Amino acid sequence: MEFKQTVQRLAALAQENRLTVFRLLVQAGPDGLAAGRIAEALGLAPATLSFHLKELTHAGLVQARQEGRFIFYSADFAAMNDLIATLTENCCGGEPCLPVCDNTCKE
Amino acid sequence: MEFKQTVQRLAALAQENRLTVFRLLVQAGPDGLAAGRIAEALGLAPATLSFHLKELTHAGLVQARQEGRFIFYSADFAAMNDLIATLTENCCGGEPCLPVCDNTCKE
DNA sequence: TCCATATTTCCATAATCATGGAAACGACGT
DNA sequence: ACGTCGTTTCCATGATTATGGAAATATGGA
Repeated sequence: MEFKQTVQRLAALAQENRLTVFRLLVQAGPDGLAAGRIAEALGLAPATLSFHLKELTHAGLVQARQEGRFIFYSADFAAMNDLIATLTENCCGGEPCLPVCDNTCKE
Repeated sequence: MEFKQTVQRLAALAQENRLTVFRLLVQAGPDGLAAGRIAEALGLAPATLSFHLKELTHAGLVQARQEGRFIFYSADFAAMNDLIATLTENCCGGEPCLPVCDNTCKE
């Protein structure tokens, strides 16, 4: 993953409201959630949420699809995996990162 | 890992100069590097680097130790592993995150 | 003690970011 | 075509962040 994109994705997640949105979308699964539902869950003004969703989509971490009058946003799991893989490399200098794998890869 | 700390650590890494510093420190290994060497490597003004190092140490991602006249900074691998583990959980909803593990945990 | 070196703190400045009201846009039902 | 609902864009505002010059602090050597 490219350096600038890594920074952009980190920045997209490095904000309380956006990280909350992303977690919500991960929980929601591949179908995602309509913007309105997200705004409701976080108690944000429509304009504010729209700003954050743009930030996340711009970074490639979430995807938008129109469905009727609604716009559904969903987490891009592959993009998140790319990010985590990049961080793991940077963290471990290319070596396997045992503690992380012990926690997440068992069984 | 706590939510706010996660945001703080993401924010610490979500800046080109700081991510570069962190990667440099990961490369440098447990001994780390003196602040001056880092400034030299990045071509930053001392005050600017000091600001970024404070940001990283405050987030708990790097550690500082005095050695003679120098201050050596080193990556805190455990903290980075915590961060990655937290992101992996958020990314995969608690499920194992196969693509990441395939890339990083083999052999 | 005095000087040189390494690093930080203080401060001001410019740039970027977060927020939400109001207006615009787009899709649907009538 | 009209009204409504969901969402975005436009815009202004306040807050936070990044940058580096200059002064302060700390360490070690002469």
